[in-house]
Amino acid sequence: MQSRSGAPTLEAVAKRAGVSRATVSRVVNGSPKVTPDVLASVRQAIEELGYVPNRAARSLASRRTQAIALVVPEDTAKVFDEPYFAQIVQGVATHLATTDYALSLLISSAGSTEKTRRYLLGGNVDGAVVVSHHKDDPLLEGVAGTLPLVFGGRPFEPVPPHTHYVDADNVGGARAAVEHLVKLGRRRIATIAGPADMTAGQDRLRGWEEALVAAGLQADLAERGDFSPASGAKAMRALLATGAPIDGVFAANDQMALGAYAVLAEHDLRIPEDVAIVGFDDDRAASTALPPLTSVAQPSSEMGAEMARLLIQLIDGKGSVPEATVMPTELHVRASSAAQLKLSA
Amino acid sequence: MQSRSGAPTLEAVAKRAGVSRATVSRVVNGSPKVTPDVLASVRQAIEELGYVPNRAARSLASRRTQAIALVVPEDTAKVFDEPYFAQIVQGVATHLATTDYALSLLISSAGSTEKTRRYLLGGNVDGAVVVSHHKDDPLLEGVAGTLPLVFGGRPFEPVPPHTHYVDADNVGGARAAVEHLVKLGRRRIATIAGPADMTAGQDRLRGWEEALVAAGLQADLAERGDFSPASGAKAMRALLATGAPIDGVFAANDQMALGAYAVLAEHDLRIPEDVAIVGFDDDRAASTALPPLTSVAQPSSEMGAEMARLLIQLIDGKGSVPEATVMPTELHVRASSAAQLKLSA
DNA sequence: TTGTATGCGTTATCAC
DNA sequence: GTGATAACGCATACAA
Repeated sequence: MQSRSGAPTLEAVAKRAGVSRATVSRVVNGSPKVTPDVLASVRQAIEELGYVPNRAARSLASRRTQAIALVVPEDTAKVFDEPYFAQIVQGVATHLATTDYALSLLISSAGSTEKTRRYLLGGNVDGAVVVSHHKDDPLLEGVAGTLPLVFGGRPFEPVPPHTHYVDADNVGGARAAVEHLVKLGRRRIATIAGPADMTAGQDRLRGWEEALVAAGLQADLAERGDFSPASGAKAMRALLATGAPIDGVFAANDQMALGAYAVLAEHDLRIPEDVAIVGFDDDRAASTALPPLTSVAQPSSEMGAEMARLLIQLIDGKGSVPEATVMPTELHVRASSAAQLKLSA
Repeated sequence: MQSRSGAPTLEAVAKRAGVSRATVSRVVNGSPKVTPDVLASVRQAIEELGYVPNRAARSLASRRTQAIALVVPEDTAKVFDEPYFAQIVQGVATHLATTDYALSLLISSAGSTEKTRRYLLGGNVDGAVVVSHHKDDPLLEGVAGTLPLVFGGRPFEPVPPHTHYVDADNVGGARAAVEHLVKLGRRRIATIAGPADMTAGQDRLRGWEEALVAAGLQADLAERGDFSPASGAKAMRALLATGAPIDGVFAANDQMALGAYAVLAEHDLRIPEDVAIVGFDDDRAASTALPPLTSVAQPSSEMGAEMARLLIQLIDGKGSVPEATVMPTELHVRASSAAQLKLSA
């Protein structure tokens, strides 16, 4: 009885309630122009029959799909390893659960961009949230401008007009992290930066620099990594190899910070006594590390929810939607950063 | 031109190719009964127009949605923190990308189970992959038996007939972990077990027990956690409080193992010299821990892919589908486990 | 406010 | 092999 073949239709409800299909449709779609008693009887019929509107039919007739796509690139090993992405997905999905939009998850591998484009352009969704698109990504050619889009993370310059995105305050977060180290008395603060081809990497590097300049300190100790633990270790090694008396490190993410942990241990440098460290993302790994890692937390799942919310606003065309939404970060102080011991050297 | 309103239809293709809609439909659906030249001209017309079939219309007419749902419970904070779930999602999505099924991600919160059921029963999808369903979950009442389903993880007993699921070899993995500790010379091997209401927790505990019994060792040192680091720490504390001379620990997941790290440090117990530890899942955190954590890896994303594959087989009704699919685990040995130093005591 | 009629883009059932 | 034509289940002008 519940099977697809036997599912009750709008017509069945209409018959049972003694009204026309149009009226039932109005009730289902919450039209205000329905007499209370009619509304009641229709609702009852719906209830009794366990009627559920057929999405395909509705979509076909209304030319709206009531679905949005979430597009993530397939560097998925990388992608889903980052709790950040998983949380974005979670935020989007959870928000959508409160609406009647369905979520279609698209993994776009390098080879399937054409397929993804067709999907997006084929009228399968009313809009899309695009997470971590690459520089010069061909994926969105033709899509932007045709389909409402919201990006996760600031896109690369030049940002096309009317590009909507949600991002964390990477610059501010990085600045706060470094200011924290400065207040602790650290003076030679290095950074393990993120990749140059990701705006998050660029912005966190900038925050580090701004804070040092503002404090009248030198901003010359920087090495780039690719957000992986191994790259963090490599960068730390390079920094130590310069021979500079480093007493503080700001890593652009926690994974690289943890990679640095191992290298510092090899060099018999204690955390935080000799070198204080601050990471970014507030990974789960940050709190279980020894010592627990101070980190800049970004509200990933809230960001996902916000992207979904904005996209729906865009789709509904109600009011104006801000093009840039920057969410605040929060410094979580743990044992990896502490005031410097005044042991002199 | 590419916008939803102006998308080329089947009819447009038919007109341009000088054939009927029916023929175009046959071409699109790969029917064998189409003359080569007709086929060619239709294909060309499709190409030239950039035609993409409308999913809703197709679904309405064919009574198939070409979409499957991925249902995850909303303990999402917990859920998406576990890389395991993120990887399952990734595996399912990636496999689906190679088919022409779309993926609909459903987060089922406690309050929305009814909504989720309606979605599943409303003919929106052809089947569903259900991850981490709870014991006595009301979600699936009526769904099972109506819609093809594949579970992630062994469901609780009694397993209803014809329940398909994919799981890791939790018992075998745990056994391997403990056998490894035994080979290392450890004799008092405790376990930090998972929750009793999750089959993974049950199975890993059983593996621990089996291995100890097989080795002629006592299996009496067990404490349960809930897979969180804090619970792991608590369990470790409780184990140490027994006063037993523990020299090995098998934790049912890496997070709890890392929680135990901190407690062992507090007690001045060295890893692996005094206590060797093995975890489960092979989290990213396992390799960056100090010392790196030996862990049992399960092929999470492959499991996701397998679930999708089985589900599609089930939907297509081709051949018989195995009800239980158990994927092998692999022990990744790292520094947290090593041969016991023969320093005597 | 409610009902009638038509169309949404495909698939599927027929004849041809 | 190919082409009409009737569903598919719902939304929506339009009429009442």
